[in-house]
Amino acid sequence: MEKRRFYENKLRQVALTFGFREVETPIFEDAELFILRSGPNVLKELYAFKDKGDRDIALRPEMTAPAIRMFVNNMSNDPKPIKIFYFGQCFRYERPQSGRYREFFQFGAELIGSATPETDAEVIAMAASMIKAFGLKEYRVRIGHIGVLRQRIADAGVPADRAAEVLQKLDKKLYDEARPLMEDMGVSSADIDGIFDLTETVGGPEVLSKVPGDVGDYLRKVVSFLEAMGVETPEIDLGVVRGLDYYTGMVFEAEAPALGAEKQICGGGSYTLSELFGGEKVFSTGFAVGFDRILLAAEKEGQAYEPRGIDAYVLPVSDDMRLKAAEVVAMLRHEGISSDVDIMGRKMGKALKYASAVRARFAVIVGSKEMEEGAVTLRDMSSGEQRTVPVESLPAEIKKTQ
RNA sequence: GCCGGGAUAGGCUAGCUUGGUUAGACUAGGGGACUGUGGAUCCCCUGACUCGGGUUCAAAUCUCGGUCCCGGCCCCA
Repeated sequence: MEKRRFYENKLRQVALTFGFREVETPIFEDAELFILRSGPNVLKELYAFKDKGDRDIALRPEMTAPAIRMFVNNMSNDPKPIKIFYFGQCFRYERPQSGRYREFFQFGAELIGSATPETDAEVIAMAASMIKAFGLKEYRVRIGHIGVLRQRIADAGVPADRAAEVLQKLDKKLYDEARPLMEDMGVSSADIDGIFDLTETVGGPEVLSKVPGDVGDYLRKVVSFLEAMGVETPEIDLGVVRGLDYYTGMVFEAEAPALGAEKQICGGGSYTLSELFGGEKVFSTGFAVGFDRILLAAEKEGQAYEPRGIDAYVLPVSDDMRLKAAEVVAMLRHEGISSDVDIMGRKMGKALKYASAVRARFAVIVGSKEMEEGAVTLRDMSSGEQRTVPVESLPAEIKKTQ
């Protein structure tokens, strides 16, 4: 937990420096919230059940929908843009495997009420900063645009209700399967080639010249803003499809190859959802980090987390010093120094051993000899050096070395 | 939804093939050797066969079923 908190706070810190504010939504909601815009596969993996009031409820499988629901209910009149982030557990009834758990943690953010290239750049920049804050070395970020792909497919004659099937094949680059599928729908082979060309538009910013319409310009602007903010330019990959649900424009994802099959550590894009939950249509961009996965990736790269112990362990030399020791530890705590005291009646040797085991930085030895002059012995546990320190200057001495 | 592997003290494990001592070791934790100084050593103590049924004189061991865990596929908002 200490380790998780350590990293969690790093992410939180990044979000705060980007001007986002933290929100928390319920762990379960009306199942409908998650069903509204999802296919049969999503439904199968929903932890849904009836409560005692016969309501259909579900544990949240992700937090974008709850965040937007919260926006519609409570924040729709707040000044735009609205920048919120969240961290919490989500649940999906899937087959667990490495990097995939039925209960997992997501750290995510939504930038609501804006639809400019700056908006998308802001969100991508924050995601990149978070990956950096984690200290991850091996990863790649790719951005694409699902709007242009959706448009191209519709123009080619794929019926709206069958677009999802085609997109799924394209996402996996299963061209052998995508071609007959589209042929069945009456798409010309020239159009099919065109679609494949589009999803194969991969590379540096220069490939954006091949992107039709305004989308090329738009993504170029996004990239320019990222450059201005000093963010390493992501790969362009128009084949990034990001699931099949509510994304409408720019989409992006980050993956850590070391993780194998479940390598995606971050994903997001721009979308509109609020109109589904009774609000007006509002453009947003958001993303979520798979907290467990990125943690796993950092571990695989050999990052070690060193737990931090307490600052001081107070131990009485003899039983007649126990009340004095209690006074000293209370004083240290009052000064905000994390400290502990022997409460098991241990002899000094064992108490010192305990202090070492709990990683105390200092041992404060309370003995009658020093106490005659109102002093204690301060022992540096890592070096073994020790000296006599007046009780009143003890807090300052300990704080000095923090 | 499909497939594979597994479960023995708090942790890591031996034993299981071929049923038969008090289920062993290491580690951890508590105490002592050690009455004002830790990480060492020695001694003592604490602590376990995933659950249920079956076979058997006898089951950690064989068998059937459940649960849970790990991993692969599928899917992945």
